[in-house]
Amino acid sequence: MATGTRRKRVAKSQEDRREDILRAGREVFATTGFADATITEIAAAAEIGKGTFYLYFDSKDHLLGALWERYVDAIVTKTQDILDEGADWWPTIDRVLTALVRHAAANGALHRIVYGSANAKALEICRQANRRVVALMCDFVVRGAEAGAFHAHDPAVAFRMVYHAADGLLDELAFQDDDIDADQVVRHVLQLTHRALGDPASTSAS
Amino acid sequence: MATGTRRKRVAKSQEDRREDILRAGREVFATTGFADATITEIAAAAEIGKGTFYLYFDSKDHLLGALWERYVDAIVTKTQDILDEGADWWPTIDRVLTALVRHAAANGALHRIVYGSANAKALEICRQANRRVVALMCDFVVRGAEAGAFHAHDPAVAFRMVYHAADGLLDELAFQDDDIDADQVVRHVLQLTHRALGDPASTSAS
DNA sequence: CTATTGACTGACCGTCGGTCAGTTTGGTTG
DNA sequence: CAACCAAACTGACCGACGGTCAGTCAATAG
Repeated sequence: MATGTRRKRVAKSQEDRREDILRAGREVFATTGFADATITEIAAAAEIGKGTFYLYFDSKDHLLGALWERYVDAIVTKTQDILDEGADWWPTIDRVLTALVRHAAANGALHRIVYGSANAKALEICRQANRRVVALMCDFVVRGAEAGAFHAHDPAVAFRMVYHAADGLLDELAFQDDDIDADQVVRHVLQLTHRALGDPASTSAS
Repeated sequence: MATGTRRKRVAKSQEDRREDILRAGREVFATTGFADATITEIAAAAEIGKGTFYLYFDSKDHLLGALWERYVDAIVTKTQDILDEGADWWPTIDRVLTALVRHAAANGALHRIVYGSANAKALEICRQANRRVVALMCDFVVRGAEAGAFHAHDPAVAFRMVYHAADGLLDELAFQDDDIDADQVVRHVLQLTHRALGDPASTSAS
């Protein structure tokens, strides 16, 4: 092609390099812990020089942010898929929350890194990503409330509280057991959700 | 007195020094932010040498932990007082949660420091302190469930989820507004709690 | 071949947390 | 009173790390 045909001459493409670093980050964070991991160690694991690391990520925080971004991307996609199925209000929210909890439980290691050893800047980057899922669901819940399916003072706030509740519970468990009993958490979260959003059929205990 | 009569000779007593450092910590964390605050800066604000800081606290993390400990101490005392009043189950839990939310809202600055800029080690120290309140209340809720006042699959889990929900909501707000409308948060939290713990009188919305 | 590009490198710099040998303080003792 | 002593205090120092940048080198164009 014309003049600007370069880029792909190096042993690895930029995409591959980035992948290498992301993989190295996951490995090093998991073994050394986020706080104790050094850029030098991550670069070594990715088999690159320290300087190269900074060509792909601004800092260790941003590397963790990128890892989390992928995790959230998967959730957002899954959530959007379920919403698009267009099932009834309650089955839909049940399916979404079940998927969210399962996905979180299946990624306990990443959760432990983010919530257990990340610093403030990294956490903020991760929280930013979380808001995408929450926004998606809040919108859904508000529409459900307008349609008369959900009942709460403020449905969006109610859902956000449920989300925090699930998040907190998963957090707790991520530090107790290596394997979280996702189904049990799902049961707790769904019960809370049904009550929080005023499902008439959920008032009895069991 | 006998041989071992010493201690109180210095310009400041150990207690006063500790107070100085705690006050300096609050100030510096609030202005510089936790992450960017340096020991040297905190020591200067407390008008002591850097070495002296380490005689009173193991690290910046532990200093924040000590600040948070005081905050939690106040909550635990208040909670225990309310429990000791021996009112009925629902009024008691309402009062405790109202006090918790109000106390948190009144300490937005500290919350912002802990949840917004603390690192993992500091957060863990703070979380450890939180567990004291949660344990107190979980015990109460379990007894309430046995007495037939509360209804949920697992009352302790239900309360912990409510606690996480309140915590998360307060977190969100602490970063939006400087002044949180505590009463509004109380309303949301109490509605969620009543529904989560199966208050028959709470199923209607609004 | 030479020229050019840009991905890559690692020695280097500034900063900070934490240490410790030495100094100061002030109560105690004779 | 002075001599003494132990605890409180200090800040120069050390090691480690994050981040930079001048220089290297492989791949391509002409």
